[in-house]
Amino acid sequence: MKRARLLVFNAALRTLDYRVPDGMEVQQGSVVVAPLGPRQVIGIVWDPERLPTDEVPESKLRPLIGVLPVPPLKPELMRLIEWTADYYCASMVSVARMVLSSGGALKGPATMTEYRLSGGMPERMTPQREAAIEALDGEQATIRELAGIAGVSEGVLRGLVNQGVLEPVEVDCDRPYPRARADFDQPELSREQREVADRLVEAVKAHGFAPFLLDGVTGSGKTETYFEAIAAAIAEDRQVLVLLPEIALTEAFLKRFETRFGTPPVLWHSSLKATERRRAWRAIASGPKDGGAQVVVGARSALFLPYDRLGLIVVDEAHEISFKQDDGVRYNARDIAVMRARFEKFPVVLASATPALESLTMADQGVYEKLVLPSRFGGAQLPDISTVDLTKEVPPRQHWIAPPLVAALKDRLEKGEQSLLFLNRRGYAPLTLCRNCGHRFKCPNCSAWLVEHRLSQRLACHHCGLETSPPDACPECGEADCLVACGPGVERIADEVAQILPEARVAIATSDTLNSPEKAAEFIAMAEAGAIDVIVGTQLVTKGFHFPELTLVGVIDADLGLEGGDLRAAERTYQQVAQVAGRAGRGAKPGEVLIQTRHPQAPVIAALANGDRDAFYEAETAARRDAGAPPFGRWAAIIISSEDDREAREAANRIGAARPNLDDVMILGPASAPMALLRGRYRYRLLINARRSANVQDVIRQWLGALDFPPGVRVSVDIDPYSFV
DNA sequence: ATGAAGCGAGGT
DNA sequence: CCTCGCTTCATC
Repeated sequence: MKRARLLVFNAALRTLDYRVPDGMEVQQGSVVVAPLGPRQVIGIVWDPERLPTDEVPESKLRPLIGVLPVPPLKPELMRLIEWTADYYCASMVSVARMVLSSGGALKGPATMTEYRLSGGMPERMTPQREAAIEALDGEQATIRELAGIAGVSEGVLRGLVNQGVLEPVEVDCDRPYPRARADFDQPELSREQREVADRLVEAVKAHGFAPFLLDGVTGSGKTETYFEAIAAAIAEDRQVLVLLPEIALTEAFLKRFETRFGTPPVLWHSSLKATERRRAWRAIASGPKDGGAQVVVGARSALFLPYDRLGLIVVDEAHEISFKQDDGVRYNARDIAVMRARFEKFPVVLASATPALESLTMADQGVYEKLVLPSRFGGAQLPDISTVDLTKEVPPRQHWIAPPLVAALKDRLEKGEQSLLFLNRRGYAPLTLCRNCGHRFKCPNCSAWLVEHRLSQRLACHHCGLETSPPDACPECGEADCLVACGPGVERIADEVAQILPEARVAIATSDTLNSPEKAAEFIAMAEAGAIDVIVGTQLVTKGFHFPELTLVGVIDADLGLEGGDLRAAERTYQQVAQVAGRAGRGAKPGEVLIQTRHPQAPVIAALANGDRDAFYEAETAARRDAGAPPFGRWAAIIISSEDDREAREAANRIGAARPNLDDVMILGPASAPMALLRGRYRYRLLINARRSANVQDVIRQWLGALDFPPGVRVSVDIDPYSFV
């Protein structure tokens, strides 16, 4: 009797054995349907050696119901699922779900009925029928489309279907993708770019694991360089995945891609509709030929898809923290990309102007091959960066733009050049209070203030999505018209610019204003056409955009990211400011950057102002070494949450009481998490700092494995955490 | 996860 | 003796 061990898609069960009925073909990686009690579940046939469980007698085995019409998962992808679950202390089921992330695709090809002329004639001819038969010669489409083509009603065509004049044809709903062409438009590359591109192309053709750190200053033309590697992979009939940190970025990227390869890539992100998702998933699984997916551009979730023949992964803006998933399986797509390349034996390129210290260290140790683009493309110069000391250059009351930045903005407007003001705060004001009683508007579900959005007339919580209308009177003291906005958001900065420069055309660029591909495209077109004088934006504008007329960048508050004691605060500030500074002077005209700060002497700010990247990385390396932080030590977090505060606290205390006592592992907490209340759940946290000698994952697994918790309590483990909320 | 079975408390 | 709500158990 043939047995199959399944990884079943049920969080509590994980592993069950089944009988393979006679005549059913299964192999490791097959996606199957199995009976589970009165219901059915999806499962993946797994190697029993790698998925041990208690032996079950044959008499208890039930037969599998069927095999789903998708290619079996490849062994390399199954190893990646195992590795990811193991490394991030997650269940294999939750990782496998990310692989089979299109329910529709698992059912196989979805078909629809199209019609075409059969050659027959109707028994009774009418003028409409005659016109339709005339117009539809050689056409094949749905009834609705044919009605449009022929200019007759659908009823006329239904009549022709009944008469057998139109015959039905079943077609696959998922149309093939147009071919990308490796040689569609070959660009002029600089000598530096050519050298790097040649090395990448060589690695793609070698079909072996090869991790690269592509370290190029902003505006150095990293994209064109790795496009050559993509072209090589296309020519070799291998698939390529390009990971981008933000969907908002893809608009500009897609344009460049289409110019280079003659067709847009296949897109993958969380807001695809079910049909788009199914089409992309099937195209990815069916391989690079015959209308399958050649190049996929996606968000981090694209990393787990079952590519048929992946030959290259590019992680663009690889330092971006949005590659770290902060719920469910808390993985870092940048690191898993490298693991996938290792398992499947192909090159992976981490591209960034401001690499994460971890990546830079790997390159310095020779684990990653470092490719450097030291100068800007086309002779453009890096911008001139200076600081504005806010303790000396004080903006007027209720204003946030200091006099030197005001003067610079005026200067650019007179010259007809563009400016960009960066503030990483959406909305109008981060805090609203009552001038009469001091009441502060707080989210009922989260430990956070409600942020006023004046454009949409809302008070919004940026953590749980709660939105309310601003009340006319204070809910606490009843005083009318008493609300005061405290502090600036981008909307308020835009107001301030409008006040200082009434004739300037100001645009706000945030996830609120550029929330669809169309709006992003419109914004880019306007900025490129010179229809915008001042852009006020959040981190959304720190990367990817290339506006040749943009010559001034103002950072409203460089100190913002340094508050709060986050372990990566300095690095994030450096990256954000360096990236946004990189938007200036990308064309023929030189750029200038003004950084407003209250701490011009702080090491990060000084390094930015001096353009001394090495000094920053050296200081950061020393700080991390002292703190035992990555890459010199490991951090992990255990987050305990429940809708009931007491229940969460008790669970956290029980975990704390059961803490292991080890020489190379330090455990802090439990303590209230910085976001003590998030989406209606009370949260407690333990932080774990381990030396590299310790196996943190094993320690945590043993520690938590011995405990169990009430149903409402969630305990989640975050390995290498980025967010410290 | 999710339903079935087991079990004590309280009601008819 | 039945019903309700809750805990425990099994699912290959």
